[in-house]
Amino acid sequence: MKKKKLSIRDIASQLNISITTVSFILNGKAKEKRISEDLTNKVLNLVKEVGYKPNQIAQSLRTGKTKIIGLMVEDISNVFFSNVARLIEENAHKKGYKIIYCSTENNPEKARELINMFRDWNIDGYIITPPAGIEDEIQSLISDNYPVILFDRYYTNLKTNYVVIDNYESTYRAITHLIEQGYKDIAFITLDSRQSQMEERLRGYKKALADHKLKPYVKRLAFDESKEKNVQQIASYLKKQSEVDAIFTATNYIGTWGIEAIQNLDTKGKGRYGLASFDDHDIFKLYNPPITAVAQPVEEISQAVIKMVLDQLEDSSKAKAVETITLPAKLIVRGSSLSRTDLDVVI
Amino acid sequence: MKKKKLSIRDIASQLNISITTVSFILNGKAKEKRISEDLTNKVLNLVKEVGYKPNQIAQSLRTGKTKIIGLMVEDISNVFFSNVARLIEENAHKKGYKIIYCSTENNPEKARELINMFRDWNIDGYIITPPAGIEDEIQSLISDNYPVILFDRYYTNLKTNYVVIDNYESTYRAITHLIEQGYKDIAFITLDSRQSQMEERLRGYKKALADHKLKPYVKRLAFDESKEKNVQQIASYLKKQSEVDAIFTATNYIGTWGIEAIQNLDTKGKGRYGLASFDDHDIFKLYNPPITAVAQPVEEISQAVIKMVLDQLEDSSKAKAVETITLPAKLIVRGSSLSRTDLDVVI
DNA sequence: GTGAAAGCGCTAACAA
DNA sequence: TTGTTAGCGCTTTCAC
Repeated sequence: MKKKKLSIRDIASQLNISITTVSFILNGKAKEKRISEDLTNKVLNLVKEVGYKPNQIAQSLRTGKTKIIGLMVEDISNVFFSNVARLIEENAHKKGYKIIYCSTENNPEKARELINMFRDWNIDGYIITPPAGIEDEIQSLISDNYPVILFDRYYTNLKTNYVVIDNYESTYRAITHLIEQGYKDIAFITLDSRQSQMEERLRGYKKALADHKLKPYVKRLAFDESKEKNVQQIASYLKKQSEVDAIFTATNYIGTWGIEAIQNLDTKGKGRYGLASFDDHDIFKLYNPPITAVAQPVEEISQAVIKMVLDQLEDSSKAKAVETITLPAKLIVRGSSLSRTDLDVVI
Repeated sequence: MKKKKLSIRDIASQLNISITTVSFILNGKAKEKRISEDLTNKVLNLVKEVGYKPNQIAQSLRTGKTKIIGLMVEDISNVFFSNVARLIEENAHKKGYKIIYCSTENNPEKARELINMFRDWNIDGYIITPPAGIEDEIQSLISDNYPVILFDRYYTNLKTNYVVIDNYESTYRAITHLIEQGYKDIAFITLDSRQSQMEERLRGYKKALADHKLKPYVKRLAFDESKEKNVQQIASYLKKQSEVDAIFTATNYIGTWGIEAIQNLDTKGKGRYGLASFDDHDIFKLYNPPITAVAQPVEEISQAVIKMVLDQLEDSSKAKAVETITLPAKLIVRGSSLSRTDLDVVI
């Protein structure tokens, strides 16, 4: 038999007082409403004793607030995003907010649906890594005065709060590192995407090459293709551009595709590729040789994001000011990017 | 300015009809209530035109249903769980249910909190990979007539619906495979956990060894330890048990720890270890040599789980019957488990 | 200091 | 065939 859920009325009637009083006490307004300490304690005790919990749905209906923040990431199974999600959740929880998270899979249609679902549920705030093409929905959320924080990327043509990392600068440094290690023909493998973070990484790559008068090799992968197809695309690109001696991949999963592509390649007599990738990944540490990566400051990103939302949630005057944060990323040099001669010694 | 949200009243008044009529039409009861097709269409059109969406919160408060299913997995960033989550979500979505998911991190305290939060939100059903120690909470959900489906593991002392794989049989086969490849001293690295799936895997291991009169080497890792500590534990275990020639790890992440441990080891003159793991992982395919794994039938598991919940949700008479499903897993043989002599040829 | 009552937006029994 | 109305459980204004 389903336990009949207790309501505020049960508490009130059990103590022969009105539900108003109970409500005031429960909402910490006992002092303000000058309710006797005696009664306050009696109520609090009974509530604890019988395990009464206010019905959140009713509370939401009444107040219009849900104490829920929606977190939409590109892909929750990507370590970068799942780590950010975990940290954001931890912090939100401390402030009494719940996080409900979901993946857009970079699909604007799916993202739109999710935003709609969140709107239906009247969630209080939004944290989003937006796929291309949902500018209108984001703008509409902002126009409706919802706190919205973008992260990982943003729309250059939209005035929004966002937290990103310095994609340009950190890619520039990674590529420069490869050049310093003696690589001359460095391929940049990326997605065919105009998202800000990808554009910036590409820009950093091009600048580093230009500064050293080297020739760029850019391969853009269709981004709704299967993994297998992409691996094959990389392999055939490398086969065609046979002078390429190093590879930089623009995300961690492209990095894993790259590894797989290279494995399928016949590189006998050619030596192996210098390798580095944006975004760290478990695989990169374990691979032989371990792979150099630009690691994002997950902790700082999460912190910045959650602080922004909570600030806006707690003080709507801040909601008008647009705040943007750009954090530095860190280059973790591992064996894969060392010059070939060094490598032979190292391994 | 926040767009004032439309309510059912706005629709009704705009058409000069009562909100009841609108409600009936919106809930597909137009036919049943014999509302004229004309009016029905007028309402439907207006609703679409102005983009009216019923307030879910109010709907929930009234009906006591949320159309939300809670999915609590051990760790959403583990590929196995994130894949299951994605598939479950897809299927639920087709039936008009939303999934809200979260990770227990195998922490009973966190799991309890999450269950409480879900209860507060009155979600309709529960899908859970339970950590040890929340039997009472699960039982209480069931007593309160909520649909509850466990998966990946279950409590042997609790009569619950669950979907698991045949951990015993599939581990038995994997170990037998290692034996057939000529390995004689096979270590089994697992967590110090009494969860059903771990116990079964261990049992399969022991039986396979017993059938071949081989000596077991079981290493149990403390499961709230840091990764670094565990890696080190494995390394020192292997150093001590120097006769071990093959390793089977009981989960995919233990597998990655194992790899790291071996890399830190000095195995000169010893040849390398035969390797296999429960659960597949991206790393396993890419590693050199690629690592043999017992792959769980993610698709089938998801399908079975979601079917169970929806069945119960849609027909509460089924809620009483306890259903359990055990699916077979698949052994994917890769280079790491081949006999050493074969290997030298293969690679 | 405390309580009565309105109302958040919706569903559905009952009336007409 | 359609409308009136009573709540779902809560917050909060206003009255006493």
